[in-house]
Amino acid sequence: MAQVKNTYQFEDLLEKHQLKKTGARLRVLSMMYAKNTATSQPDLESVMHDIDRVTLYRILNVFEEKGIIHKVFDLNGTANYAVCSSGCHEHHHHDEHLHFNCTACKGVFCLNELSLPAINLPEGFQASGFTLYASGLCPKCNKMQ
Amino acid sequence: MAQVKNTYQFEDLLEKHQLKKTGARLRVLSMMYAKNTATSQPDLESVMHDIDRVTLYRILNVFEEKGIIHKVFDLNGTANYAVCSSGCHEHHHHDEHLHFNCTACKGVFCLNELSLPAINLPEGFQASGFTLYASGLCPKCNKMQ
DNA sequence: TAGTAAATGCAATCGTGTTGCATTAGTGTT
DNA sequence: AACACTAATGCAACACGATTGCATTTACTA
Repeated sequence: MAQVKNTYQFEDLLEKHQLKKTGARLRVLSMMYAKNTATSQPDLESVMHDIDRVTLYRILNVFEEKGIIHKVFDLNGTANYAVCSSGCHEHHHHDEHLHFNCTACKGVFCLNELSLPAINLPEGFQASGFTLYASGLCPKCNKMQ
Repeated sequence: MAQVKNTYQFEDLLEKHQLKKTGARLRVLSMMYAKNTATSQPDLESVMHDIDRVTLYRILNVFEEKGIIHKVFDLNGTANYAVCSSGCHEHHHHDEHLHFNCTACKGVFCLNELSLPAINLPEGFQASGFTLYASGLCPKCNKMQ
């Protein structure tokens, strides 16, 4: 679900993470918080023509490092980013929820409300993180069928 | 677990899917069936220098279409391919098992023996497939720690 | 064994990700 | 308010996997 925030809250968020409050970062934040799907770098580029690709790339990277957003790959293997739930901290993500890839609109949905069931790994494997991907039709595309 | 097959069985496999029995395809099959980890295109290239990159790319694609192998992305978003379990058919994969990404050796393991617990999606979402990714240390790298 | 369609090799292109470096813009201080 | 300092940005360039078009070769079939 999209989380509505205003500019002041985004500035606070940047300050909290010791990041300078630049226009590019505020715009990226407001776009990502306004959507309920994950955003790829091409998505950002197509909207923010005036911001350099590399800048967007670095903004996404630093946001991920700081635990503001998390990375998730779509069906094509391209990185998508979504705002983290409150449980995320620097270098310690809690993105162990379900990522839904819509095969029609290509949207990537983070279904935070679902938690993963416990998984027992075979002997020897030691897991540090889990991600569950589902692919299919999102509610909107499902209706259009 | 690696599935041991001989050349005749690979030829049968190709014939079953109406694919011509070429040297390149047989070599790719024998390499993939011999391993218990998924194989990326770079992996294949580094071993089979005499086969063109594009040929390998097309072989992997046609194998995936026919349901012989399935695609899985590693932590970097690069495609890896692993032989399908017997339940796979053309355009209808049953790769709903656990994919384990080793953060040390970068190996991608398909743990077929684990089946996923049932997942209840929110209203409106209609899933056609699930994939569970885990990242951490594989048995070999775990021992080396 | 000759003909045909499929498979391959080569050249080239695209898109995402990545680094280095010069320039610009935030931020804290006087 | 001007300054200094560091972080952030823009630009150029590159790395590399993925992808297409086309000419050539190879595998199958009649």
